[in-house]
Amino acid sequence: MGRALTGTYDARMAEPQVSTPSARGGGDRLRSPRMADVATVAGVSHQTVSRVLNDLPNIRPATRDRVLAAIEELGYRRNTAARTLVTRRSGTIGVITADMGHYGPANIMLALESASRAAGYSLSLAGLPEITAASLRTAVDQVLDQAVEAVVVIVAHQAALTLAQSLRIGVPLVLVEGDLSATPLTAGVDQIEGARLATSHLLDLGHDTVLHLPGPAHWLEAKARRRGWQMVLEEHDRPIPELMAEGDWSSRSGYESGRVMLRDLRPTAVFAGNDQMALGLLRALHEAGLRVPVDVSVVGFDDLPESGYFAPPLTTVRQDFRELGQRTMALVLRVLAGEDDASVPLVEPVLVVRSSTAAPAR
Amino acid sequence: MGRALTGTYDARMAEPQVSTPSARGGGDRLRSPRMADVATVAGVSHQTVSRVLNDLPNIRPATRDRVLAAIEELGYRRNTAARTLVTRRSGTIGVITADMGHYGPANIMLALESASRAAGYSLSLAGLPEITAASLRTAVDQVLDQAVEAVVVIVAHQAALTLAQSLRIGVPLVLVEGDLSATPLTAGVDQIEGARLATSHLLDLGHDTVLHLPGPAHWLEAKARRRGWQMVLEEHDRPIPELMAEGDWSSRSGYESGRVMLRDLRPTAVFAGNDQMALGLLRALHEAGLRVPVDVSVVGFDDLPESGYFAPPLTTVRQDFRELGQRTMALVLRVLAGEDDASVPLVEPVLVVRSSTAAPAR
DNA sequence: CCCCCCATTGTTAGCGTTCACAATCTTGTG
DNA sequence: CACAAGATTGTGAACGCTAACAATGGGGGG
Repeated sequence: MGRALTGTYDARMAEPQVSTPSARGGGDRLRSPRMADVATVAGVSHQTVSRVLNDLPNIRPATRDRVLAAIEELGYRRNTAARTLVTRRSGTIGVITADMGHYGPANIMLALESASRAAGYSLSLAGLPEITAASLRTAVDQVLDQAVEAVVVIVAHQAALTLAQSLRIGVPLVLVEGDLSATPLTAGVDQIEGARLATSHLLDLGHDTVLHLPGPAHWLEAKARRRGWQMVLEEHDRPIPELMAEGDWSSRSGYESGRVMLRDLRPTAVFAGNDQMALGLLRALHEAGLRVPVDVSVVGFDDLPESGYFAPPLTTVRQDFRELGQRTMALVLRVLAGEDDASVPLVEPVLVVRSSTAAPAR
Repeated sequence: MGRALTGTYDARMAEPQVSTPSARGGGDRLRSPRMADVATVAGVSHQTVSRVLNDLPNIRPATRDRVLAAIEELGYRRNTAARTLVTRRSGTIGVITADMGHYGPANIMLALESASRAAGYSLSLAGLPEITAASLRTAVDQVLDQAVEAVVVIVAHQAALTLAQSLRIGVPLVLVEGDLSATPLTAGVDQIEGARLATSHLLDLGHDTVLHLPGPAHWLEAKARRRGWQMVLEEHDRPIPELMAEGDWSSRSGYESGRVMLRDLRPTAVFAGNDQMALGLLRALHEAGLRVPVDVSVVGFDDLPESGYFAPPLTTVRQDFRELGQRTMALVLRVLAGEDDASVPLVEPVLVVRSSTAAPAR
C-alpha cells in the first residue's frame, strides 16, 4: 500500500502541489479530491471506486454504500479530462451554428440541448462569425479540439453542405437543414412540403396564382420553399409569376420587396419566405392602402410566437423545432452507435390558418 | 532513445492499441498521431514539440519549422483532455441559460460566444428545462463536469440570483441580469434606466400618467422595469395607476392584459414589459377600435428586429446585447485573472422613437 | 586556449482515470 | 471438510500532455 494512501484523507496535505502560480480565484484553495482519496476514506482501492461510479456489476452492496458515502463526504467529482483521456470518449457533442440570434436556429439549439442532455451528452458550442468555408472550418476545428464525439452543423447553407461533405474529420458530422437532398446524416423540416401547404392553401381559396418573396438564395430552406411553391403552381397549370428579388429573412427585406412588388404588380396572394418577411410585406401593403386579406392574402413561414398577433394575425406554416432537435439527436446517437448512413424522416410542417388569407375579392 | 520513437512514424503500427470494441464510426480507422509521433518525424523530442505548440521561447527557428512541418504532415491535433488533465485548465466556460429560444437570451448567447472565442475560450452549454433551484443545480453540475473555468448564468431570475450566491462551486460564477443590485460578478443592461427612458418619453409628450403592463414578477428585468417606471411617475408627482396583472413576456399575455385593462380603463399611454407584450397590446387596442398613437401611445422594450414593422412601428427601448456579451466576457476574464470582486458598468439602453407614441388627443 | 554561461534540447515524473489481469474471498459440492 | 467456480477486490500500466530539471552545445572573457 502506498504511503500517501494510508490513513484518512486530508486535503490540506496535498496543498503544496497546487503551488503553481496558476492565478486561480481563491488563492489557498485545497486540491479537489481524486478517486484515490475516496478510496482511502472508504477503505477500498481506487478501482473499486471506479467500478461504483461506472455501475459495474459484482460490487457488494455494503462496499458500494461505503464508497458512495465517502464520495458524498468528500464532495468528490470525477475528473472528466482524465476519463476522456483514457476512454477517448468525451460525452460531448459539438454544435456549430450561425445566426443563433434568429428564431429557427435558436429554437433548434434549445431542442438539441434538451435532447442531448436526455441522452447524457453535453454540448460544446461554436458560432460562425460569417458564412464562409474558412470560418466553418475554424469552427469545426474549435469543437474538434474539445474532443467532441460528433458535430452537428446548424447552418442550412449551401456552402455548409458542400464543405461538410468534403470534410474528413474523425467524427460523424450531422447536418440540420431543410433540403430533400437525401443526404444521409441530415435532419430537417420538410420545407418543400411546407411551401406546398402554403401555396395550395392560397390556390384552394380561389386565387389564380401566388407570388413568392423568396429568402436568401444560398440558404437551403429558401431554395426548398421556392421549389415547393413552384411545384404546386406547375401542377395546377398556373402562371408562374416572376420571382421577386431575394430577401434576407428580415422584416426590412420583406418590406422592401413588398414595395418593389407593388410598383408594377397587384397580386392577390403572396407567399413570403418567412414570418418576418411577411410582416414587412404586411406593412408595405398597409402603407399602399391595400387591405389584408380583402385585397391581398399573405402566408408566412415559421409561425413565430408573435405571428398570431400581427395585423392581421398571420396564416403561416409551423415548424416543430422541438421535434427536429430530438430527431437530430436520435440521428447522432445512431451514427455514434455505428450506423454509418443512418437517416431520420423529415419533420412534417403544418399549416396554421389565421386571418391573413381569404378568397380573392371578385 | 526509446524503441518506439526510432524511425519514421507509421500510424498503422499503433492500430492494435485501439482494438477496444469502442464502436467508433469508421471501423479500422488509424490512431491519431500524438506528440511523440510528431517529435519522431521532426527528429526532436516531444517536449520540443510541446514548446513549439505553446510558443515558448528559445527554440531555434529551423527547429520550429521542422516541427511545424511535421505537425502539418501528420495532421496532428493536440489532445485537449491530456492538456487539461495536467494544466488543470480547460479553456472552457460554462453557460447556463433558460429560454434560449427567446430573443434576449439567444442574443446574449450569440454575443458571448463571439466574445469568448475572441478570448480563446470555448463554451459548454447547459439549458434549464424549468426554473427551479434543483434544475439550476443540475445544470451547474453539468458544466462543472466539463471542467469549466467559470460559469455564466443567463437566467435573470430571482431564484437564480439567490441560489448563485449560495453556491460554493470551485470556480467563479458570473450572473447576467439587469438589476442594479450592486452584486459584484454581475453584468447587465440598465433596465431601470430603460424604463425611465420609456416613461419619461411618454410624460414629455404630455401624457398625464402611464400605465404599465409588467413582465413576470420573479424576473429581475421585469422588477427593474417596473421600478424605473414607478420612480419616474413619483418624481413627477403623477398618479401611479394600479399595476396590471403580470404577463409572461408573450404576445398572448400582452393581448390578454390589454383586454382586461380596457374593460375599465382608457389610458392614453402604456408602457409594456417588452416588445412582444406590446404587440399583443397593440392587437387588443386595435380590436377595441382604439387607434395608436392617436388614442393611445404604446412603448415596448427590447427593440426586436420586427418591432419597426409592427402596426404601427413601435417606439421601444433598445438593448445592446452584443455589448452586453462583451462586457460579460470581460468580467469573466477579470475574475479569472484574480479580481475577486470585479464589476463592469451596466450597458446603457437607448430609446428608439417610432410611430406608436404621440401627444395625447385633447 | 580553457572555462563558464546561456541558449537550446532531452529526460523523467506525474495529472486522475480506466483497462487488463492478478489476487483473494465466498459458497456450494462431493 | 477440502476444492473448484464464481464473486469481489486489488495492482500495475497506459492514455497524451506539461512541468521541472538535466544535459548538451557554442561563444566570449580571462
